[in-house]
Amino acid sequence: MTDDAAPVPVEVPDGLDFWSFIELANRRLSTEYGSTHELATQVLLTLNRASNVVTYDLESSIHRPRGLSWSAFRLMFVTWLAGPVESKTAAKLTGMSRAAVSNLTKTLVGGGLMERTPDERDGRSVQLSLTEKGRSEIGEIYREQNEREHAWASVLTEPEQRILVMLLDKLITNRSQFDVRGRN
Amino acid sequence: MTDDAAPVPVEVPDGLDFWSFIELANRRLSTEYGSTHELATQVLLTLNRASNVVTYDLESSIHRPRGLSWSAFRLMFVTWLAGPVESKTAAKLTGMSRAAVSNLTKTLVGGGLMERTPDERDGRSVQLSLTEKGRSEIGEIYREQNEREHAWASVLTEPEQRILVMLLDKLITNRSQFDVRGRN
DNA sequence: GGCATATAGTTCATAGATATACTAAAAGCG
DNA sequence: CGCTTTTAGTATATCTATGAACTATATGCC
Repeated sequence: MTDDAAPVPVEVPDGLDFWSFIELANRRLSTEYGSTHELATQVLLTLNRASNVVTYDLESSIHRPRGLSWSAFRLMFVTWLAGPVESKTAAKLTGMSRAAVSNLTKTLVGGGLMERTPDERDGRSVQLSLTEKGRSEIGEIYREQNEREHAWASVLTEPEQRILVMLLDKLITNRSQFDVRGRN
Repeated sequence: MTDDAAPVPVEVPDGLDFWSFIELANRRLSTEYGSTHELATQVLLTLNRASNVVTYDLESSIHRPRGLSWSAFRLMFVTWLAGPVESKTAAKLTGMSRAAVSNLTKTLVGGGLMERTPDERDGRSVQLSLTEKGRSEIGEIYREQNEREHAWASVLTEPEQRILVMLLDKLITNRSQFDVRGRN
C-alpha cells in the first residue's frame, strides 16, 4: 500500500447513503480488511445509525418546530416522569453533564417551563420541577411525538417490537461483564 | 393539576439511572398518562439509549485517548471504506453537515491524516482521501474498536445478533412509508 | 454564447456541550 | 467542635456542530 488512494476492488455504488453505507462497510471489512469480528461491527453500526435516523426525524419534525432542542425535550421528559429531581439526578437520567443541565435549566426557567427550588435539607442542591405550563407543554409534545413513534414502530409487528426491546435490553444489561465507560 | 409537583403514585426508586429510567418511564406512561402507543415509546427510547451507552463507551475508551472525536473517527472510517470521496458525499455518509465536514477536514489534514485534492472534472468539488499515515491509523484504531465491539456484541448469541440487525434494518428500511426528515 | 439557476465548499454567527476551575455546603474524623 | 475531604451546582473558556450567507464553479435554457 504505497499509493494514496484506497484500493477499490469492491464497487462503491452511486446511490450510497447514510443507511446503505453499513452494507458497503460490511462487505469491504469482510473481503479486504479481514475484520476479525465482522458481525459485531455490523450490529453496532446498525444500532448507532438506526438511532440517529429516528432521533433526527423526531427532533426535526416535533421539537425544533416548537423551538425545543432534543436535549431540552429529554430534560423536560425526565422531570415530568421522575417527579421533582435534583439537578445531578437529572444529569444522570438524561445522560447529560451536570454543566449541560445547569445551562439548559436557565433557558427553560426563562421560558417559564421549569422551576428551580432550593432543597430544604441540603443547601447545595436544587430541585427541578416543571411549571404548570411546562407540564401541559410536555404532555402535548409527548402526545405528538408518540404518534410519530407509533408510525415508526408500526413497521414492526408487536412481537418483533418486543423482541427488539428484549435484545437491546440484553445487550446493555449484561455490560457488567466488562469495564464500560459511562459519564461521570 | 394545580400543584407544581408532579403526582407521585408510582415509586421513583433511588438507584435509578440512565438505563433503568426506561422502565420507570414505561410504567408511568402506561399507568398514569394513558400513553396511546406505549410500546412504541419503549422501543424507541430503548433504541436511543442503547446506542448512546455503546457509543459513549467506544468514544471514551478508544477514540478520546488517541485524541480523536467520535466524528473524526466516523469521517476517517467512511473515507477509508468508501475510497476517495467528495466532501458532500462524506457528509451524507457520516451524517454530518457539509460545514462540519469542512471544519473537521481542516483538523485532520493538519494532523497529516487526510488529504484534500481538487477534483479534476469539477472545479467546485474536492476529493477527500486518507494519507498513508491516516490509513495505517484508522486500520489500527478499527482493530482496537473491533475488539471492544466484539466484547459488547458477544453478550448476544450469533443468531440473536443477526435478528437484531434484521429488526433494525426493517425498522429503518420501511421508513419510506411515511415522510421522514433527514439531513440536507 | 450568454444569462439565470443550481450546486460544492467555505466562512461566519450562534447554539449547545464539555472539562476545568470555582463557590458553597455537607460529611467525616481527629 | 474545627479541619479536611467530598459533593452540588455554576461560571468560564474551549470545542464542535449547525444554519445561513457567501464565493466559485457548473449546468440548463433561450
